Amino acid sequence: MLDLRVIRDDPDRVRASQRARGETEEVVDELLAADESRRASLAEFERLRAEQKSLGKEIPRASGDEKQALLDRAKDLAAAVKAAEAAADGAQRRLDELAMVPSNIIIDGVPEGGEDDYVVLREVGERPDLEKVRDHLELGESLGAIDTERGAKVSGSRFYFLTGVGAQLELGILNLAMSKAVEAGFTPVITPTLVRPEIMAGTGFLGAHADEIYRLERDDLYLVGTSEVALAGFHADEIVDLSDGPLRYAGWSACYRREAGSHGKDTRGIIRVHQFHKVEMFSYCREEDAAAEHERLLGWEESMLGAMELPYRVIDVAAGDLGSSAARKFDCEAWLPSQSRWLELTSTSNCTTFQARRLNIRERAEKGTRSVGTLNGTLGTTRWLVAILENHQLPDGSVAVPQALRPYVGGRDVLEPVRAG
RNA sequence: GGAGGCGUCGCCUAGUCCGGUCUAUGGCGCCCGCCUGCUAAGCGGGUUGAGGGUCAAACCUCUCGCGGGUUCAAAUCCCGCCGCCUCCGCCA
Repeated sequence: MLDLRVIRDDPDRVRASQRARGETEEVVDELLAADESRRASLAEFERLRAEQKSLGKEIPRASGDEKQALLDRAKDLAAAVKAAEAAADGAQRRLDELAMVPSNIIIDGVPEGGEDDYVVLREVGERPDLEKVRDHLELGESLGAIDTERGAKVSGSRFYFLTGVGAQLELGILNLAMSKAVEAGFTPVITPTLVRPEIMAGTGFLGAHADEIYRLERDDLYLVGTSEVALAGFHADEIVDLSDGPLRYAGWSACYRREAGSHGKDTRGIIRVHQFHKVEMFSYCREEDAAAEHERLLGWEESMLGAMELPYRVIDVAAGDLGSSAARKFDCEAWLPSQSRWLELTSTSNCTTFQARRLNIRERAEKGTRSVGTLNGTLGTTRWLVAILENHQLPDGSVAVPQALRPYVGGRDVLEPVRAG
């Protein structure tokens, strides 16, 4: 949700942002009109209500015919107040509905266009030079690490078991991510993965992404696709204190995604699955600090990718490919040798005050309160296994373990196939 | 699943039975000022949030968990919901 004052004071900025995203511009004028009519109907209601209240005070003091006359007038007035209130409520609701339509205003410098219009900021590390490339599933199966056949038997397609070193590596990635986060001052959090509709809506996931989300109809709860949802809801309806700097949380959770629109895409292995684990960074900070905080989150992501010894590139995601909440988004993509392409491993979004406004998260300001900025970024997921296995594979089908992960696999520096590959 | 209790402006709390004087009491904490070698104590004032309005103010409206209802009038009466607590049952 955008700040109405921005829409009133600088509608052209909102129009330009909508245009860059390839989204509707007309909503700006509809919003301005709805705001106008809300204020008019509200003023009318408040005028009548004030009159009703002062009349109400005279009644207990009056008596006889005079009192009866006052009662008659008050009764008429009560009906008028009720009608005016209904009109004002209706206008408010119309405005609230419209206010949910525009996406966050993009930050200057975000590339225009769609999915393919990203800008590559940098490429880090060496892509491996492999004669024979095995993909992550082939490697994972031979190491006894990944079992998608039994995953499908038990739960269906896009489910999997991680076994043996697979389970250990996943725990290693996540634990390492958590340790790094705590070291950097984040508060570690294990979050709920079922959330109420208001929280899901507040984070902006019920709009264009609604099909992606599992819903438990009987209980009116949603399964989260990322702990960002729970961490954003953590301080909902609160006034937080940012005087000692940003509030930083590292969430650990299972993540659930329906992958409704991706039939036939990445069906092999564990690249695109219905359930995985993730460590997510989440920051609450002052609006003016958000851009710098975004760079810091990106820095922590890159440090984690470095620890995994992975070749990756950083892209500045184009406006049309941002989620509705994000004003800017950087993705880190690791090299995927089996497909000779880049694979998204992390994504960090600066949501400025967009989420906080919906979730009613504020801080004290010189005068009153104001919405805070929220940001999120990935520090490790199950998917990282894919890049780790493929980039560190050796000619004989074994896999070298990055230094930082060795403690999690019993100190081993190489993982050997458990049966003929 | 069943029974009961509770939810008031940061925290605690008065008010709810019996509707109007609630423009919500008092304490703690916090902020400003006074007093005072310093500190403490004492004294005075301020201290929920949102919206409207205004150059700014004044001022107005809403806000007693949330949403409805009754009434000229609701913290107070009625209904529904949510949350927390206690007990019982069931299950891990």
